[in-house]
Amino acid sequence: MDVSESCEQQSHSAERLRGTALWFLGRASLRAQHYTHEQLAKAGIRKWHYGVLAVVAERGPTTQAAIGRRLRVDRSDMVALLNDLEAAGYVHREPDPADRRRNSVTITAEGKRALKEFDALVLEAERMLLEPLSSKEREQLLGLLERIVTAPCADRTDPADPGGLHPRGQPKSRLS
Amino acid sequence: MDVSESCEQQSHSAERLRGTALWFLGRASLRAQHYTHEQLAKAGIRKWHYGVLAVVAERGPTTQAAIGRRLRVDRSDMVALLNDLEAAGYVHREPDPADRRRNSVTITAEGKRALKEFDALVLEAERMLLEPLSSKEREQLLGLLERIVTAPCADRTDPADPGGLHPRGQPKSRLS
DNA sequence: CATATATCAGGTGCACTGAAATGA
DNA sequence: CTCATTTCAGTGAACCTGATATAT
Repeated sequence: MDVSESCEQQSHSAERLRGTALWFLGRASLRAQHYTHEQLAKAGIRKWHYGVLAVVAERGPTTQAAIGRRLRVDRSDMVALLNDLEAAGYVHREPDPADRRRNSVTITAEGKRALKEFDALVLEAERMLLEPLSSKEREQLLGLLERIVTAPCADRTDPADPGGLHPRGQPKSRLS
Repeated sequence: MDVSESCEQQSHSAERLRGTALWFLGRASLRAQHYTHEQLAKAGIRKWHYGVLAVVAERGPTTQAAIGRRLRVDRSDMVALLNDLEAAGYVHREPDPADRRRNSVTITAEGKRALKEFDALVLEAERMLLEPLSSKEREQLLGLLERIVTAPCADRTDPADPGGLHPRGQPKSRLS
């Protein structure tokens, strides 16, 4: 019975989702997360532990809010992350005498040592991820991705918030 | 070799995490997720609702496992996703007479209508994401990402599993 | 017997929200 | 008073594991 529904756009594109940048970005990112997760798990940490530790190492003593802004990690999550890092002896928190709302976060000697180990693990993850690309292509990819992530938020409701994206939103109208 | 500070690499690179493909991919993907989430929220669905509906529309009646394999969505989550879609009247599940383990999933007329609306929303998200790139650059990006996601899994423990990535792993040694 | 399907129960990391307490 | 910082409590979606019942 080949009714061949007229309103059906007959398989002009094999898949809608596949073939979109949305889809590929999600997949590529997931793969990247897997590699980094897998590598950093060897050291017993997660990616944001690494990120925070790296920022603290590079920036010198900072506040939690500053780290969070730089990495775009939520303030709430920063608390737990720093609790972990402090418990492991990688960083040290103490109230900032100049502004007693703040915590001054410092990397410890043990933290510096560990960071080198973590660096190697992340580098390996990066290597695995980019293996299929030549070094020229890697630069291309980096450049294109940078353009996307540094572009102002393409959101008609709230023009220009370079980088920071939007809240989770409320709706849940038709499903679930 | 000099003792002292020689083992400290003093800020030769501004940031470790930023500047890596890992970081940029994560950021770009997050931005893509935000756009799609924001768009599809207007229709009250989430991205995997869209993905599943699209596959069902294109593939005709299929089984849940087949959809899951195609989209790399977990079998467990497929159940909930299809519950939502069925409750919304977009798809219809019925036991496959030929193999009674299976559910035959079919898109409804209402589902087809809705899918067109969702297509437009996703297209808009894609447009917002890729706005900063020229059409040539968009192709470049797509090509590079495709190379990455279709590459065999670069994992020395389990060579070659093109696409499917690895389990969550157990460890939790030093932190948390 | 082994395999595949659908389902359920749960766990974890991540990105968020809202509210509280504190202090500038 | 407003504003920023830290903290806590909790939500939601995505990703994952394991077990179960059922049928091939």
